[in-house]
Amino acid sequence: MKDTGGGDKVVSLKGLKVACRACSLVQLCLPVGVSREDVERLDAIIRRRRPLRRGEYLYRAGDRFHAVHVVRSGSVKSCAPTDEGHEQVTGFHLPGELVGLDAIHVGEHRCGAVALETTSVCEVPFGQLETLSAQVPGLQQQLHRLMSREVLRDHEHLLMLGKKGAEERLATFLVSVSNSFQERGYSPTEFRLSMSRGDIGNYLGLAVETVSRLFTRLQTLGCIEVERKLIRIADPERLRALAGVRPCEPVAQPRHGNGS
Amino acid sequence: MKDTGGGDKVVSLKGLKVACRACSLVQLCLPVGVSREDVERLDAIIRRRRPLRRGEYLYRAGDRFHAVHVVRSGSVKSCAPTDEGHEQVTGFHLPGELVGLDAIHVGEHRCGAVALETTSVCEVPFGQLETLSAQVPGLQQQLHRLMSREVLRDHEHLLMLGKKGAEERLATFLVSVSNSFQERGYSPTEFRLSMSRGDIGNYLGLAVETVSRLFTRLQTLGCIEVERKLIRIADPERLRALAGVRPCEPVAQPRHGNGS
DNA sequence: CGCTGCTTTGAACAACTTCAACTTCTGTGG
DNA sequence: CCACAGAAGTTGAAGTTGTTCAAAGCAGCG
Repeated sequence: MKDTGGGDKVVSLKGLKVACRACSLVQLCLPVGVSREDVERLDAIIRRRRPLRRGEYLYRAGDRFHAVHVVRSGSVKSCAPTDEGHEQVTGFHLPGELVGLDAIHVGEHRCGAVALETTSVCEVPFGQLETLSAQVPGLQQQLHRLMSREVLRDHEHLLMLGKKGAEERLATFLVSVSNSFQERGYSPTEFRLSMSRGDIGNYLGLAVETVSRLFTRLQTLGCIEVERKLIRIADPERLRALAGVRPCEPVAQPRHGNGS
Repeated sequence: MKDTGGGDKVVSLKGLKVACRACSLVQLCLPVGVSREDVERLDAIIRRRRPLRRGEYLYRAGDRFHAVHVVRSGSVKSCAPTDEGHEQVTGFHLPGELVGLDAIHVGEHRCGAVALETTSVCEVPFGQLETLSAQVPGLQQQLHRLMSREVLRDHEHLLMLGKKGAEERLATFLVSVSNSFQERGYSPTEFRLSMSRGDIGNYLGLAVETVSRLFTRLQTLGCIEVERKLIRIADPERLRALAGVRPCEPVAQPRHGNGS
């Protein structure tokens, strides 16, 4: 029914109207393990929103929860507000990731989500997603895997804040970003950080100044090359070592197949 | 000795064989919002395990994941191992709580779970739970809510480790424990902590010595009375204030944060 | 061109950790 | 029942690590 192949009648909408099956993220997103026909059904409930510009909120803490969002392009941070007006950045989200999963419990967002750059997202009404996932076992499983992954990540983050020193934290962060880019088919050794030093510091539980100093220190050590937001990882092994990861095991493997 | 009803033949199993409908935790656990008949179906897939003694593992990091567990009585901690052999306590779990949700993603436990005292749990084979929850909307929703709550809690924990000072952390911890006990119908002002100071310190990202000093300081301040593992909260308001919570709102209330 | 906001750098300071010694509790076996 | 050993908890003093404060350097933008 949909025409993704030839006729570009409405050029301006093409960017928004990519069907799930035509989306480059099918491998990371909800459709994993879902049959072609069922992806169409999923497709039918998804709403594509207009792209957000840097700094715009996807939703704010306190907003009623009605849908989960998937980052399609760009990137997003989520922040949990403190009572005192501070914020904790709880995560950065790259294309293919679900955001807003913490809101299901109370039916209201407890974290805000902000675009770090021009970003487009898919909106998936959660009630409909639940209904559909009850009918499509593969979708149900993938939804559960993604929710579980969120928990898993938070635990890794917790471990970082609870047990690691400053240098170890930044190194871990960079390794993890590098892995994320690799998963998405980009260079794992050269990338642009969309978030500010402030965001990184907040995420890592460090002062901005500390983050800045660490960047220069890692550069001095020859692990990385920094130019503003551009990062080149010069010595991945070394960086991994600083991150406190044993040489053999990558930091966070998303796949379940393994050979140990 | 409770008598659950009619003809139970094997007395020694009676303690283990409390049906969901007769369980005091129905209000907190999976059956929330599930009809009487459907609870029976849930009941049918649940396996009650023999009680664990203090220090016994429910499962270990690396174990294959096949079921989620619900704490029925006692308490459990989960710990994420570091590569260096350290551990981060990621949570304490009281009756009615699901443990093992982080394992769904990779099909393998990444955290271990240890009984903090004599503890009994229900084992819910996850495959069957998924199948059933596809047929019982209420169950599906509750499962999602519980998974989401896990995320939410981790975010609060993250905020604590990222933004709060030592005193604030311990105060927050105590307030949260107090709330948990209250939810379960116990006294919110007088309770026994089943975990060691070491566990608390680990959980809060603090050294044992710091935790110990803080307990004495809070006692000196008149907020609490400490006697070994027994805690009496003498001044709940004060404690809440130290935890960094505004007087009017209990520890986890919706708030409209403002962007910065 | 001169804002404004982000980043970097230096120096003093504070918070928490580490080390070390000591006390109290718990459980075990004589 | 008591004694003893090991674990857990407490307390003090010294030591680190990262924070805070202050100021200067840079990029983007109207």
